[in-house]
Amino acid sequence: MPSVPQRTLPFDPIDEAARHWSLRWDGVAAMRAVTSLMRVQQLLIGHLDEVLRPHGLTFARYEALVLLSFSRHGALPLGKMGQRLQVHPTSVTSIVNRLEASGHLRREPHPSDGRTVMAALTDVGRAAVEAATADLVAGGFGLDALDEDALAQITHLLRPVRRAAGDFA
Amino acid sequence: MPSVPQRTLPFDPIDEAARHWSLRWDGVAAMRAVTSLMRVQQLLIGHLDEVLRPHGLTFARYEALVLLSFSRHGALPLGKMGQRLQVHPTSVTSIVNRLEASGHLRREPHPSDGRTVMAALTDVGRAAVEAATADLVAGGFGLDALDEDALAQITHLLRPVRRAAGDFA
DNA sequence: CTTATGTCAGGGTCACTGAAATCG
DNA sequence: CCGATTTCAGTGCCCCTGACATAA
Repeated sequence: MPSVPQRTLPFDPIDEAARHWSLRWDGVAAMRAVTSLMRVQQLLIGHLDEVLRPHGLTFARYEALVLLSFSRHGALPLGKMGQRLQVHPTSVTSIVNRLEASGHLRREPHPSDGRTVMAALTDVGRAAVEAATADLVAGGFGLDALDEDALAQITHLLRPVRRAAGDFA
Repeated sequence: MPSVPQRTLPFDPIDEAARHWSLRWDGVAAMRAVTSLMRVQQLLIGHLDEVLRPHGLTFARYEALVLLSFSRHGALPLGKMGQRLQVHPTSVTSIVNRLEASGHLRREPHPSDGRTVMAALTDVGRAAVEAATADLVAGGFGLDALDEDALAQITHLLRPVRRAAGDFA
């Protein structure tokens, strides 16, 4: 968890901000949603990284391993990984560097294209994905406070935002 | 926008991941919600920082200025800012350093407590908040794709997560 | 030659730890 | 002396830009 030395506030800070906001500006509903989304993401990343730390992973690295574990042979070109993970090419290099150093994957040459590099899961990497996922699932991904219906609603409500941004057709 | 050289996928990558996920693990609904939240936050921060860049602000710095503009005299102790913004004390120092360097605020001594430092909005800071907010509102905070009802639902659905994390009572 | 792929160097923001200085 | 507040030094993470080498 984020070790910010703050105590619980007696009121919802977003409600409080919205009260001030509405006195001067438009777009209160959007402001509340954005602030809520940013805060929850902050809470989630704190929870996820805490659960993943014992496995020697960050969330970004865990996502990369999961993606590889979903591929047919546990291996993908780095460029493909960047597209799927929506991550910058240089970030892929960095993430793969660290995962290679920790033994979770290996770089391998592409069988036909000499330009591309494949990232291939190792046995250590496969085991880490399984163990880390078990811990994440057990912790409800930090979203224990929500039931299945609420989770589905959130996913559904956010889909238009991702589509509008061009994530998918 | 995040300048990741990706093209639009013909399918929703989260649907695709969920399909693989459900074959091996539990917690699909939570995994979809978490992935959606992380991705939307990434899109939002990209949009917000892009809008704020011409004003010489990042989203974290903008939030600090807005908080000050909501206070009675446009000034607050740094510690109080950290609590309200849910930000680490050293991050407050860093953010205030940069906002002071850019002329958006001034450090001032606390009238009675010699330990605490006040951050006080300057006229430049006040003007920047107004201008930046106008731009953000005009852009719908990057959530144009959603109507008022959807925005309210998201805010409502995420509230239990923030409460469970101890943000407020 | 042009394009695609990946790497490297470097800068920027923010979070965090640990230590120190100042003041109540 | 103890506790609260802020700052500083250092580390880590991730994103980004730009330049470069290699190969299709």
